[in-house]
Amino acid sequence: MNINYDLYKVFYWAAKTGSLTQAAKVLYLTQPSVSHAIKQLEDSFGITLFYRNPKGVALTQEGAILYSYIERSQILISLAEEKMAALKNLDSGELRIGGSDSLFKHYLLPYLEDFHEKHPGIKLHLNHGTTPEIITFLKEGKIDLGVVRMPIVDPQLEVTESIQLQDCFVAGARYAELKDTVLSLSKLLQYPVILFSRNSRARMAITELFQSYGYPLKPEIEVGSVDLLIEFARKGLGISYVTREFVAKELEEGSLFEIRLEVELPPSHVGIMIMRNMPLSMAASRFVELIR
Amino acid sequence: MNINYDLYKVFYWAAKTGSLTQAAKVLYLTQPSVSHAIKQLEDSFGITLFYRNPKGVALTQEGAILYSYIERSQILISLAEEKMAALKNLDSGELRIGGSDSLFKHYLLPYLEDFHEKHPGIKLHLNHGTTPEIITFLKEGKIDLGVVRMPIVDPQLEVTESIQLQDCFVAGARYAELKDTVLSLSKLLQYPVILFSRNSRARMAITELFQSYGYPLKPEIEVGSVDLLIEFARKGLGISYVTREFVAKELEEGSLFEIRLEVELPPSHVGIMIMRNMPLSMAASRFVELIR
DNA sequence: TATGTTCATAGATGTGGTCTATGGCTCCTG
DNA sequence: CAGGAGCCATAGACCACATCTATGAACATA
Repeated sequence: MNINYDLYKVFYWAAKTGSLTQAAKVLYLTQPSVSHAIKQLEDSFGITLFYRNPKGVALTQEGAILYSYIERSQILISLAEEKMAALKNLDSGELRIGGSDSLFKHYLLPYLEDFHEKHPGIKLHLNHGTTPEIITFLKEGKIDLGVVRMPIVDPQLEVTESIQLQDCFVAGARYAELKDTVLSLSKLLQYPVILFSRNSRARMAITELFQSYGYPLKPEIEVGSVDLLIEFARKGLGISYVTREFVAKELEEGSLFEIRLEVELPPSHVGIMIMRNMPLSMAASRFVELIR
Repeated sequence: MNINYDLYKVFYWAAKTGSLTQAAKVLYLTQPSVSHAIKQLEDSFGITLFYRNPKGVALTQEGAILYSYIERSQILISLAEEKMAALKNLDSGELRIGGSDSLFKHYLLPYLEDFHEKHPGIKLHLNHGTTPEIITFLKEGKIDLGVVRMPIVDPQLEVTESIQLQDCFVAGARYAELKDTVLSLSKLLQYPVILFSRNSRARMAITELFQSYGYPLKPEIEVGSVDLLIEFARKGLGISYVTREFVAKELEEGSLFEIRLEVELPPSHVGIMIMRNMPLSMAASRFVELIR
């Protein structure tokens, strides 16, 4: 009485086509196989499902009742198989990424554009948050991958380094006199410094650097976004500590210039985080491939 | 890429229980079988469906999508199997019978009561009509069986004789003088005769009988139902030609008496008609068994 | 460190799904 | 009326593959 579910597939096509021979063709089987399969179904139910006519078969009362269930069931399976093919094909699915606003805007954006153009059926979900928040999202399965500043040390995570970024101090026209000089740290501190307000990796790193030379780094102004860091520096409100790559346009056009220091500032890397030993979704693995 | 549908059953239980081991228990399989089945599904889609944790398995994004389809599909199959069991068990289903009003009332009623009491889940459909109409219904599949007067000759039908019925002439108190006499046909014709109006087998048979003796049988009154035949006779409007078994009560209580004739009237049989070489529905075959 | 989970893997086994060949039964057609 | 072309059913043979046992690896718990 334990029925092989493939029998329902055979039943479905036999009922749908009204012919065992036709069903056999659809299923790439021989007619005796189909005949045998139907017989098996009938035997295991103890119910005759088809009238055998000289010109084919027709559902009995009970067969018609069975068909009303099996038809829907088979259609769902077909839809499921189509959906899986679409997911495999990246015609469907979703990609959930966690990261900071600035990395989305200045680092991921071109990749996202490219990906979206190639796979318009895949929904993009961008979640921004601090690095610890991103890690939590990842562990809770709320995102597929996280894009944050290195270093990350977490045994559950697999982090791969992506491009290197270089933070630096920049100023606008107001401090033009600094353009061709090389400043010491102490000299720099005589100018108003603008830093990112959140507990960002970059802010912590630069604070530590100054600390290690014996200087406390206290910003004149703290702002909540990279855009504001840039904007304030341009308006001459102080010297901003920003990622050089994120102000490439402003450096190019000359609305900002980089302040050279005696001390070399540490570079930082972008890290792509995924869960260790957890398979990536189709979309996510394709996207990670794209980034690397 | 042609997937064995039993794999979906395994997938369903693995997802539902969150454990390959549990799924194996539910399905009466071993854990390696389940493990292998899931692997097969994953391989044929080219998509990982489960995260393997030390404490079981969890659906991936894609696995969850598959599950949303497969769950409904499996539930439908379960419902189908339950339904088939109910049909087999005669807890569900329908029984469609064709026949004449009088046969339903006087012949089938006790069987129907009995059947309905034993199988209250089965819906009864009673279609009344003339014998040719009943035969048409049967051939069109609109009824499962027909109950009519014999003889029936039709190669497509399988007719089994049921009880024998005896038609006879009856009268009420108004004709009490006939109670202890034996009438000849010609004598009978001096009284007003009440016949069934429709082209019934019984009417045709008796007309032919009179014909064969050279008497034309022309009824004084024609009525459309057996009940009226009885009622008119009781009220003394004439002598009714009815089935003896259908007026058993009236004969017993003395409101009608049978008129004895010199000529013996032909008996008639009730026939149960079903389609030849066509399987009966569960309900119908049980009911036919009951009648025989 | 020992024990009990989990799932994965390897290799053996035998059921049962599928095949070919054939027959019986209608219906249609020359 | 014979012959052909459709149906579906049956019989018997075969081999793929679903399932099993045995074992391993990873992790959690006590």
